[in-house]
Amino acid sequence: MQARTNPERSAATKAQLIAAARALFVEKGYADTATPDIVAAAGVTRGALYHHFADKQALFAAVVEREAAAVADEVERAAPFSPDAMGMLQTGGRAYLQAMRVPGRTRLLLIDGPAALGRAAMDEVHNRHGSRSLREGLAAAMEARAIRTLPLDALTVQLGAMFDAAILAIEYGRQVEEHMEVLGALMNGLAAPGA
Amino acid sequence: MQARTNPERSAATKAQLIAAARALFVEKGYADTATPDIVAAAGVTRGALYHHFADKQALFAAVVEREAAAVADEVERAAPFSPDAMGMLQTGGRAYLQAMRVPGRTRLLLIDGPAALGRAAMDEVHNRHGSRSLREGLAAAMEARAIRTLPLDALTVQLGAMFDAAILAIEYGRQVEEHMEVLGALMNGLAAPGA
DNA sequence: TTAAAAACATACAAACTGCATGTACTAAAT
DNA sequence: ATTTAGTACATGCAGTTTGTATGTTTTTAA
Repeated sequence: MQARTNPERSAATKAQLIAAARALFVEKGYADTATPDIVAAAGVTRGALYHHFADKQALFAAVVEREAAAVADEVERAAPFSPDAMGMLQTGGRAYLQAMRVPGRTRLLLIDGPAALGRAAMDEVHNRHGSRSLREGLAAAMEARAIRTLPLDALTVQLGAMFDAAILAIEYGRQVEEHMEVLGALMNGLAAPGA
Repeated sequence: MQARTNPERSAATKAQLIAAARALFVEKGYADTATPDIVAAAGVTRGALYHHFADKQALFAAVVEREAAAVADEVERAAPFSPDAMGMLQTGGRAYLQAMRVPGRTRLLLIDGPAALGRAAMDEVHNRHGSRSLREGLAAAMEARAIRTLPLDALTVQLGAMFDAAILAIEYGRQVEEHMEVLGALMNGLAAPGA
């Protein structure tokens, strides 16, 4: 294994570190995962870790960033922009629920992320990836008068929180159907008054 | 300072530890708060801490427990049981928003709590204190046919999540009025179809 | 081919956690 | 009242962990 270019070397070890870290962060949580374990699983030394990342938190941020991007990508792929705003919202919502069922994502994005990186940093990540498509869908639905006009940012935040709560509850053993029914009922409450 | 009974001694130091710990956990977060700092602020030694609490996490759990109980108490005090189910829900919701504005409560109960103690443990705390009154209010409202009939647990969870999201957003600088408007609109969606 | 810079590896110092052991204070018994 | 036992605390220690500083190897540029 020789003659590798420097960007290749960096990308490879960073990828190995992120992959190994993701697995351990998911399994044991951020706080209970030690950097010696991460580098052992990645097959490198702590020197490599601290060469590529400022600290353990920065590595975790990279893991979270990747995960949020993957979720957003899956959602946008399943629910591309369409003139049928309401259908787009429904499809997107279902895709989000589906994407968050990938093991570890709730822990990374909803539990450990806010505590380790701070709520503000997580909001920034969400704005850059996740909630963007939700906000755009809601904006389109308002434009089309399919739902009532409400403050866009606030609505996005609270709807997203409902979805996240449903996801967590389901993951912790609650009935899927019940949460879907409630989700649908509350969404129906958004229907435009005159429609 | 002599002739103090043993239960008095224990209660006093435990109270000092919990108070000092709360302040530091709020200021620096659970992970970045060291037990030497806590005991220094409390005016005791680490020996006392580990005599009364199994570990740092158990002390944090005691802080969280106290805080959740205080929030539940304030809410139930402001919105006692009444035949006017809808009014009770509104008053209770406002009281909850108010109670959560006490500095540190969002960090303790919504951010660090789930990460440090686990989501399951936090749910248990909420069921024992916080969401109990919300669930009872919703049940009464359904009974009175003031809101549509929906799975109670799921509805409680998702409504609670909406409130928490609104609280956090407001704390991080968003407009209060916008979130209140959205909260009201979504709650209106719960109105009984035939009402 | 040599100088540099980048990518790693190793070694170290500081801090923190939990426990084990030791001391003081309270409670109970004689 | 004195001794005994138990509880409440204090001190000291061992094992980890984190971040950095320094050393080595590999790639890049001259």
